[in-house]
Amino acid sequence: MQVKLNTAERPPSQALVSCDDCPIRYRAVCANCEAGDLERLEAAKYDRSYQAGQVIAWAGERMDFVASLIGGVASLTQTLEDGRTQMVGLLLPSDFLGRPGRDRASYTVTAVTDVTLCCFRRKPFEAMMAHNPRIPARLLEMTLDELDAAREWLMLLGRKSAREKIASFLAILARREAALKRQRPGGAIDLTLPLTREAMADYLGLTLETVSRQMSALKRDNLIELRGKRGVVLVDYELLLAESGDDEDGGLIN
Amino acid sequence: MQVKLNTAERPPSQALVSCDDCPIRYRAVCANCEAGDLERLEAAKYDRSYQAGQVIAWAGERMDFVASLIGGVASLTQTLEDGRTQMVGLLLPSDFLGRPGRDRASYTVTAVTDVTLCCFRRKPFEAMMAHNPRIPARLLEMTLDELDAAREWLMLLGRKSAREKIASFLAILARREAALKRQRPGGAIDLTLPLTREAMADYLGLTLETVSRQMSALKRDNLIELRGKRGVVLVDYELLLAESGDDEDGGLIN
DNA sequence: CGATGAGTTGAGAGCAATCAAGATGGGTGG
DNA sequence: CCACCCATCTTGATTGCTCTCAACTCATCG
Repeated sequence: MQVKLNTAERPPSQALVSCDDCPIRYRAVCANCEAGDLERLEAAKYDRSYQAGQVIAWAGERMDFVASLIGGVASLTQTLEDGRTQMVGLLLPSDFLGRPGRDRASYTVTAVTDVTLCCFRRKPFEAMMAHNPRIPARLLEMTLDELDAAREWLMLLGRKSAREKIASFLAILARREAALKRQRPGGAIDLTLPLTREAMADYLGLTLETVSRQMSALKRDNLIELRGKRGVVLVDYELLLAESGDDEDGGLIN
Repeated sequence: MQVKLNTAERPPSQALVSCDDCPIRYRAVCANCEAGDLERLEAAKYDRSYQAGQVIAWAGERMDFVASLIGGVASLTQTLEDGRTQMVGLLLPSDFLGRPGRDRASYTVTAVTDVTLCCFRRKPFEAMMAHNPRIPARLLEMTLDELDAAREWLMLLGRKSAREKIASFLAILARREAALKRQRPGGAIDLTLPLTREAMADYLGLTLETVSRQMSALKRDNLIELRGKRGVVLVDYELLLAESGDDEDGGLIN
């Protein structure tokens, strides 16, 4: 991990990316906004960066901003008093962070990779929501999608075997990769895991040893190949999907 | 179970309950609406009833209406091809059923007890949403709450032991019971379980035998008393909470 | 009074967790 | 440039929790 300047603790900086060439322009909360709306958003926004591993917000602490994730991957985690940890959200580019109408973080938010956020102070953002119905409408759409994803996740945690959990996880990553390239997933796919084995374990409700063992088992069965610690080649997407326990190809992202 | 007329297959009936004395008036999707808004909603709504055990909608099938749950309890379930079932939602009075912008049910919806719905055909409802920002705003609020509940559920399924799952479930029911009476849960509490052992198992990611065993274990340890099949007395709410694994009292419902 | 559905209890098997060594490999400093 | 170091990952042995299969109880209803 290279050493970088920690920009998170600098005072809010001027936006680095303008809305015009924002990579998540058409998927984020602002997706439905028009030129005039964007001007107002642009005036209020500011960027923040975090290094991999840094905590963006602690559960229970005050959080005075909401944000769109521009780049990188962040996780939401919950921890029981004895230390057991469960990931309850995985934020990817275009995902929204924070809850309008609530001033405290409900979960610990951690930068899993280096992360860039497009931030708004909470109060002004809520004011913009009240005046511009396009924002709450889009936020509703995104929240409903997240709820669907959470429900798929409930099935995974409640009923799938360790092997099925790993296969499902890899399939989800592949689908997302394909969605970015606007393709259907199929055949051989190269992936770079954004998560450590431990983070995968927290996502899947397993221990890191079990994650490691099941990855090895999938390799032995020629369903995947491992390239160093983070690289994975899915030899055959369809075959992997058959191992995931799902009855069909999970809904493609539109 | 008494035999009742199956009203679900009758053509849409005139509303039985008027908005004025609707028991969920201030918690449902229409909570923020004013007199004028209610008139329009009232004109479009119709009631439907289902018996305990009846399926309200099958996953993947067309669903031409959305609805508020007026009375009773309904479940959302997902099933893998080999029959494994996981409950992914538990709908209680005031909860919203259906997703605007989607014409197919994503999950199988089942009446767990006898159920009454306040229905709207989907298209007219979407039109009302577009014209009246109070409805999408309230729906967003409700969806965010559901997402929070789903995330608590992820922790339960991913990291809790069978005993902790049962204790958590009973604590959730107690909290909800108390919220209706606008009290804090505490001391001894009488509950009537809305779910069978099997439904509890599907909720908690367990088998019905394990649910039964853990209920018996909690009884042996004098944390609960059983009154027939459905009755449970929580001897001491605080003690039960300590068995649930959570670090603190789950957020009280406002 | 048998039939039925829901719930309880027991015995045994299996899968993932736990405890415990090693292996790997990317990054650093000599 | 090489050797070392540390975090990360892998693998092994064992334990223990939950599932599975099976028998039995209980209340309800025709």
